[in-house]
Amino acid sequence: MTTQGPGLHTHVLDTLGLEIAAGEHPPGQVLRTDELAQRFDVSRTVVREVIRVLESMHLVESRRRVGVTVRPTEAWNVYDPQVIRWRLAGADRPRQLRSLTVLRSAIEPVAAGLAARNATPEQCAALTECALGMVATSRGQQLEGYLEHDIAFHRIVLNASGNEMFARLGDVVAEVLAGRTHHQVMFEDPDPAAVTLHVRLAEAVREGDAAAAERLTKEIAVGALHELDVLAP
Amino acid sequence: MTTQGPGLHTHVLDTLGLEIAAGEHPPGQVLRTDELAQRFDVSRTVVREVIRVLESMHLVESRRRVGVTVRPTEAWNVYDPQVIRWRLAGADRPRQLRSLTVLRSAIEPVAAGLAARNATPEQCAALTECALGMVATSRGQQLEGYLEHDIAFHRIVLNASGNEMFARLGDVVAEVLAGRTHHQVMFEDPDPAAVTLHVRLAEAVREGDAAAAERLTKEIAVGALHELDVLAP
DNA sequence: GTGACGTAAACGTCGTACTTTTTGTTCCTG
DNA sequence: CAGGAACAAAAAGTACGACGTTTACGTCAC
Repeated sequence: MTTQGPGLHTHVLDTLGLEIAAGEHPPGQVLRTDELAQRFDVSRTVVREVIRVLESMHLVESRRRVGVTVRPTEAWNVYDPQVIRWRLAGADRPRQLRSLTVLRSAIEPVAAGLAARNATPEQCAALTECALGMVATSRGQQLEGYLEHDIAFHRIVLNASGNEMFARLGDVVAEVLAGRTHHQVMFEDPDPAAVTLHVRLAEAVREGDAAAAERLTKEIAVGALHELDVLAP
Repeated sequence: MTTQGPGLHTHVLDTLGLEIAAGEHPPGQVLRTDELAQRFDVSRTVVREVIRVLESMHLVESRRRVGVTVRPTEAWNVYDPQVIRWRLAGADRPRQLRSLTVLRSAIEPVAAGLAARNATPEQCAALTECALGMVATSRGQQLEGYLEHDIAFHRIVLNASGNEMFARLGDVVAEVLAGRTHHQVMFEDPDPAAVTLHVRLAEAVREGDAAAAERLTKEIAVGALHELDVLAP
């Protein structure tokens, strides 16, 4: 999935971001704005704006007289959904998917516990609806429909936690779920156990049982990690 | 703390980012590039590059014929250290500090557990050294020195976890610690209990006791949260 | 070998002109 | 009066060319 719409800026940004994330430009390599302008057949104006954005993501660093230097991975803003998307499209998707899933396994249980305490009736209803949707699409190669409900489900939990930082992780989780569904790591049908866990999690949140919500989410997370172990070496 | 060095771009970006984060431009307000160029007495080029960066952080949205619209808080890239810094400087610092501390309380215990398993001897040594530094600066209004060791300590733990996403949270933690030290929320001397917990955590990591490391970090986190409750209404 | 100096390469900034999209208005028609 | 089609203007998007500024690097004298 590339970002969106036309526009020279978007195109150049997406191409360069993808290339850097894929390691086609190793750290330390220098890019010259003039060359880039020539390569993409756009004005230096456009290239400079792209570089500035890449710089704000710490993917590159621009210095006078030297050029635009690609920065090492440790410097990247790996929480930027755009960067995540670029990396998930690239070579080390497995590693990346694992890191992100471990992150989820740390965050989501806590978020679910908070959600059990704070969720509004509307959120509970929406959660149950999503769980039902997951059940309905859990058999018969309806992966796309399942994914949609799965994403919505986790987004609601994170939002219902009432913590802004958790809520904003919804995009990251969405990228992870979409990434593992679209690329490799997925059986033909989702794990039935996972579906059940989601249903029970929705119940736990509705009943305000924080401990159960936390425990169930942990189980979902370890399941996802285990699935990664099996499907991605 | 403003970002760094000179440069028109940096100045305009920092000023605008600060203003938006502070709520001086409520969501929906439109800014015109020409006006901004005039206000800051810079060329439209510079303003456009700034806008592009702000846009990549989802702080604003630029549309033709309408202008640059400020986006609602829910859209912001709140994991961007730059955005965090801007927000911590602004009005709702308490709310922000609480969100971030809850985030830490979810992440750091898990990271510490992993660190206990994965830390290299060098990392263990550095950790102990930091803990000693915290002890040494824990009395007599040496808050700055204490802060420095505290930041280094948590950064090492996050790095030693071996998970990239955790490691990259070091900057966020650094911002939080610096924010609470510099602005309001700190006693004259650090909580002695917290210092002890850090020392014991360093030991637990060195001994590879993951469970203890996780538990101790949790205690540190609840302590920090409690401190927030006491000092920030 | 060392240090001062100069030069050129790359980014940084500017101004202007032109294009493109989008909105709002006007005006015509049914 | 309603509806819609053509039109005009506003603002961002793009391009180009010029000049300023910093700084790596080579040169030359000592």
